[in-house]
Amino acid sequence: MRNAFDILEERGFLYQLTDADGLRRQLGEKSLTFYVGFDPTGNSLHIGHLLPVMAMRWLQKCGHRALALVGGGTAMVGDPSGKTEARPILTAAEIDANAEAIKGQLSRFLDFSDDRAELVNNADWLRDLNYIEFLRDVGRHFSINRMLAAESVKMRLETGLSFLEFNYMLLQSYDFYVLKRDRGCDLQLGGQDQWGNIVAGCDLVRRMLGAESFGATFPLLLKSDGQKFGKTASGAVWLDANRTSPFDYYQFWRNVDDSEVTRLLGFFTGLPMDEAKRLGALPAPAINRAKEILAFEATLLAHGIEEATKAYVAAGSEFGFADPEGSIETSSRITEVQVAKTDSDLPTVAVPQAELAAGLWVAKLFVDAGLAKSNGEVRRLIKGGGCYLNDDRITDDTLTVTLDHLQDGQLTIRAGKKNRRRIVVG
RNA sequence: GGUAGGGUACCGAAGCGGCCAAACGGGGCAGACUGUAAAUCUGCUGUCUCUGACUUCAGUGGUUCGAAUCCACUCCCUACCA
Repeated sequence: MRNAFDILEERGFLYQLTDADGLRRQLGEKSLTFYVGFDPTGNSLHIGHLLPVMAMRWLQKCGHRALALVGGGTAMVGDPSGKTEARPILTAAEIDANAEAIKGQLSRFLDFSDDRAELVNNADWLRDLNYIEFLRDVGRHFSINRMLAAESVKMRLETGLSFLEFNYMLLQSYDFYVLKRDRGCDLQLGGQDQWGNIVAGCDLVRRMLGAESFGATFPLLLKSDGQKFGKTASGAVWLDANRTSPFDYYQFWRNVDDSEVTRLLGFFTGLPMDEAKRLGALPAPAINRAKEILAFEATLLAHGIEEATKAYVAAGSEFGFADPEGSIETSSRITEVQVAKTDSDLPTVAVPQAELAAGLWVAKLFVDAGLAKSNGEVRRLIKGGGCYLNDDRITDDTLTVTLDHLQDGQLTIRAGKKNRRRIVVG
């Protein structure tokens, strides 16, 4: 088996490391336990969380043990890292529910069986913490001078930060200490904005346990133009199928920039890296096949082969397939999909027969189908020429849709090129 | 606790009694062009029963024919001082 370190490095997961050589050696010699923290303020992960998850996946595949830490205890303490504002305060019950939901999503990517991965909640050791003892045992190891020098703190110093937030570093370090002490966790991973906290954690482990430990960060994922990655019109791209449908999820990946394809294949699919490079380097129109593969593989991981297939076929029948002959070689299971004679499978919305019979205002139809947020938005879209009914552009915003518009018992409506819904009567 | 400066739409930021649903930039959406790409150009971007009506400029109350703009109090933020 290859060294997990080499895999992560080759795929671009590693940004900063406390001790590259040491970590590589350890990962090659034995099964390490590592942890990544997740913020349980929401009940679903989104694409922004996915990079760490994929890294965990590789590490686990190489025989290492994953700990997903949810910050149930720290959730009410703002993190000064990055520009984040103070977080909303949640009740213990909400946090537990969120943690459970997050675990469900993680289990699509990670194997939680046989203790190969574990979900831990830092509320278990933070809630009963005694302030005086904490100060005495932990606080004494932290130098204010050094903390003030940290980039993340400096930045916040300009706008101000509270003592509470300032303590975040101690709490996170303490997490690492507890995980090292109780579960033999040797490695903490996080986003590059976590670097300061991670290093502090390694320090604390050394000081309190006299033990060696490692830290690493992931690169911040940006689009090539410097924009945040993983946001679209409707906000974040979620892993929860109820918030972002598998079709939309697929479409998100299908529509990435040409220049990102290789990197994204490396991060978000399991394809061998040399294949990722080959696909990402395909010239002009063939690059679209690489994007199909990226979208298919990413959807496969998040929603399973069935949904991935459906999304791929639906998108392909709408927009065309990039490589119907399958002439571009790939190890992806996308080649198993029979493209030719499958029915399109667009997101479908049912409208009661009676409503259509009575005549349904287009604006309402679009809003009901989830293609627009308000009637006004539909009007605007129509004015701008972005609304279609059965592939005819709608020019009249007072149009009433009736049974007469049905074609083969259904309607297709479209907002822009890429947002389509099928309307069935029911 | 004192003094000063702030809180404006998704974000940043103008406006400082009527011409303000609110400049400008970013973001987003749509159209053209394309490869379901990028770049570029154009339009849109509070809600609605949409050539008009309604609700917004931290909150509450007031002054005024009329307030995002003036006054009072409250809440929150920032800086300096304690």
